[in-house]
Amino acid sequence: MAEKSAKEAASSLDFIRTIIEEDIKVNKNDGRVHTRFPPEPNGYLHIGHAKSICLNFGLAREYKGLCNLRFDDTNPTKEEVEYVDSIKEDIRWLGFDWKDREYYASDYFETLYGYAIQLIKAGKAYVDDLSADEIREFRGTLTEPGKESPFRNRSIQENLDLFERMRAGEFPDGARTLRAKIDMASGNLNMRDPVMYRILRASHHRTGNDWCIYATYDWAHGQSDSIEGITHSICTLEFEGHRPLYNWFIEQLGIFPSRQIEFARLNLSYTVISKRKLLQLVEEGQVSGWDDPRMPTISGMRRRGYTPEAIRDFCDRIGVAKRESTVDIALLEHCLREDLNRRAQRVMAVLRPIRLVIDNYPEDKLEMLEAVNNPEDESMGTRKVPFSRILYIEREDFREDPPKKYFRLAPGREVRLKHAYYVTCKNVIEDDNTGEIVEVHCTYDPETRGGWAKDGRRVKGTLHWVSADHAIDVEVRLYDHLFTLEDSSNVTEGTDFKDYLNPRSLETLTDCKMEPSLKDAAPGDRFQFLRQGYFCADADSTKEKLVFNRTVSLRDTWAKIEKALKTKG
RNA sequence: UGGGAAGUCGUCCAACGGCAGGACACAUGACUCUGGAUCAUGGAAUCGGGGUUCGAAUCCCUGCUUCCCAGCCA
Repeated sequence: MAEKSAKEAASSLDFIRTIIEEDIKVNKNDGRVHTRFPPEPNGYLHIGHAKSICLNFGLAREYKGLCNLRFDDTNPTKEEVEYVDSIKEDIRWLGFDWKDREYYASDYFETLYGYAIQLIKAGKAYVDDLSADEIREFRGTLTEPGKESPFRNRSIQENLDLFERMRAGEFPDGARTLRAKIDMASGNLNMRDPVMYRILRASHHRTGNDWCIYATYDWAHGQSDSIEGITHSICTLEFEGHRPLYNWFIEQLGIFPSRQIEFARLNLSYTVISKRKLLQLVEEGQVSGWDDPRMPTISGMRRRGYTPEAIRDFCDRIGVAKRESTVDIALLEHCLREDLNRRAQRVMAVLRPIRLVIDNYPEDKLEMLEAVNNPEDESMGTRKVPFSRILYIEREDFREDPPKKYFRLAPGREVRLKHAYYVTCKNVIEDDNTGEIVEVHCTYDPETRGGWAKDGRRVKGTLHWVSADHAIDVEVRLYDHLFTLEDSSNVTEGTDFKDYLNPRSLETLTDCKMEPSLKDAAPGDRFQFLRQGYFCADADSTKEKLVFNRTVSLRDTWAKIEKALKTKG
């Protein structure tokens, strides 16, 4: 049995785990597995990063290896400590721990500088005086080879001198670069003498003004991996073309050979996953911030009410491959519902209230009815919910003229009030001017206390409700997909991704009524509002008024039926 | 027209020369004090064309499509 499951597991390894197991088998790197998660602190982490985090930390866990956290902080013009802090918080929240292995590419600036001198001495790097524009012109195009810079063949001595003076700040920003001397005719543009250092006078969040030259990604990343002894350096597909350069630097330097492996980044339907685009939404005020509950950021999802377990489960389920793909956001929502269904306490809240008066229920009577907290988990116990003559029910749970298959309340209909009694609708009161229904009148059957009829008669509908006198007023924010476009890479010519922002992605309901047991809910507390969805108390809550985010709705079979009925005519 | 990579149900991932399988989504039914959950059932795919082979999603050839690369971003 165990053998079989091991076999099954072995037969469904993704390509990265296949590589790792082969490496372990031949005892490469002494069988060591050491990965790293290398964010640039220039924005908040998103669900795409979660995929990478789960992969890198997960691999380390599975193969009894290590995973470092390394900030790729080589561009001081874009990076900030705010981002460093948020990234650490998000990784921890997701459930991963890098222990004391918190590194920064900036930790290696001095080592990198030494490596650069080593390359210059080997005649493999040179100081170039060409401007950015000139470098571009000299690079050639996709189909034509580039031209060598006139400064390419300076003497080693001159290069050493110039590079030292670059560091010393003798030249203005952009005046010179250090370039690797490789091949200006390479079909791979990354190999056409890539820039290793640029002169940039910007204050760095960690090194301050110590440096005025900064390593580029290509020069910093692989060497940082090597310095840390990273065995498997996992990155996304767009770096595939950089791999020859990654390997070239390591070979020329003769340092530990980390291996770069590329996988397809995550795309999700009805949203965008790109730090650049997310930053734009934040800066333009299209959302309230990086942690807007509609954002696919880790902080946004946390505020929305997502659990780390659901996110990790999602990352496990989507798998890892080299094919570019767009995962249906419904899978993410499924993982969320599955987790929340297990753990969320059920409560009753009426989002769009309408008064329901039970005419034959004594005016001054109050009953405390017992309600199960979670039918999926008996250990979560029960609570008492106040019941009285005047209640609120959901406006959409009453129809004066019910369509087919509608089995909620309607004139003459009997339904169950969850945990309470059967009630039968007798009449409604309408507003004289607008004709809008303002009150539904019912009678209740005292013999059905608790929701059971002694005579065994059944009702088709069960409604949630709250007692009007005891309800607390809350605000509820309903969220929908941030974008109306399923595939964000599919924007039609001449339009921008922001043209597809969903105008209905946020609906705020300010007149919601909730059972009093929740009055002390704290931000982050999650609940299932019976028959509606999972909700999470928001940080905007005050002592006067709680605010809840709808994390995700419950599956709504009736909505589907109704939609089908409507489209049929 | 250069270099690199990828094409399997609607979507995502498997199958590594031997019955194309799972999950989500969808549909149908059962059950239910949440039209939730749960359970059962069903439809649904190997980019095209050649070839090798007893046998091809898998190997070979060829065509097509898509993605990445011309930052002193990562």
